[in-house]
Amino acid sequence: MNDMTIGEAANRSGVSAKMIRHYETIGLIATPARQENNYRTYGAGDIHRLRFIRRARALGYPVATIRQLLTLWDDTNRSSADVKQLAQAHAAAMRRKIAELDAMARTVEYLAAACAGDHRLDCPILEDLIVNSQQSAAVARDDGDLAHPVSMVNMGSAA
Amino acid sequence: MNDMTIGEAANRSGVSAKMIRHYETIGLIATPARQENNYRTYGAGDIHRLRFIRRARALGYPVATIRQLLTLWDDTNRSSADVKQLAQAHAAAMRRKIAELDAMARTVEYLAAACAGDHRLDCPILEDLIVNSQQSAAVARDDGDLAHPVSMVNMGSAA
DNA sequence: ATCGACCTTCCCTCTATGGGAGGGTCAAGG
DNA sequence: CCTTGACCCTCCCATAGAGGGAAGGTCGAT
Repeated sequence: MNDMTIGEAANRSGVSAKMIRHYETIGLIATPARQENNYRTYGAGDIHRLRFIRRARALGYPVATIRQLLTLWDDTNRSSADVKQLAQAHAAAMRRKIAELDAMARTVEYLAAACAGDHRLDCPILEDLIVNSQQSAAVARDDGDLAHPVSMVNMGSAA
Repeated sequence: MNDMTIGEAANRSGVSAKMIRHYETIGLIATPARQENNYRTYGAGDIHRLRFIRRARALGYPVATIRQLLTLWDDTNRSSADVKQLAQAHAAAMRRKIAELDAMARTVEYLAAACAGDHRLDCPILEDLIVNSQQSAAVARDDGDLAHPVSMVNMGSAA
């Protein structure tokens, strides 16, 4: 049953070989058996688990939470309340981040709308950055609780 | 006029001393003059610039964009159209991220609502993770354009 | 024999921020 | 004069999640 190489496992699970190795080193998945040539071998069960992880990542679950979900998945004595709790906490965290982003987006959009966007150099956007530079951000602080060290949002790109 | 130490500059600008040094190494701010004891010295102009940066970060601008904004700020031949363009691109990027997060949050909320949350182990959330593990994410792919290598969302925390 | 497609490990990069070690500087107070 | 404490300095490390790429082993087919 343990017959797939990491490449096949990647294809079937949708998780890249690189990430499969990574999940192994951080202990999300078990250390796989090796062939004589030292190649990792995976079976149907591993693919299942990898797909579970991929789906959970696609739903935005951080790896730390996925670890808990996998534990619950394996636990035949689990109660659905635990799973639900994780889901609700995750949804709430996403809602918080959305509110934060939305507040920033609204401010930027407001400023952009107020900017003529012509050849002149007067610009309300730069004015704001200069003048309002004493206030804190819109919703830049994440409200304690389960908050992480990083409070400001990191946009992937913008220009 | 150049009389402040980095600590004072941090207090007055709201940017931590650590980050002031960091912005210096990545070239966001100029290399400051030093005292005889090798301490950095800052003046009113530096504080102004640091506040500008802080405000821009609070609005979610990535550092790369702030670099451009600072260039425009310094440029007395700038046209407001350039600044507006940066703002609109940034707002659009945030809106894209919000849509992505919202799609994920709605899915997770839907699943959580469908989960009894009691002592039993049946759970639609885990079912989804297992069953739907072949589909890609809700809106997990960011649509080309200005997209970065990272397509999935990284939540700061969730549980 | 050799080519190409795999696999292995190890290290580096990205974003933005902070922690902490190990050591220098300086003013106040004993 | 010396200590204490509050600064400052420069490095290195860590975070989260993914990927790039080098240097080398393995294997099947030509």
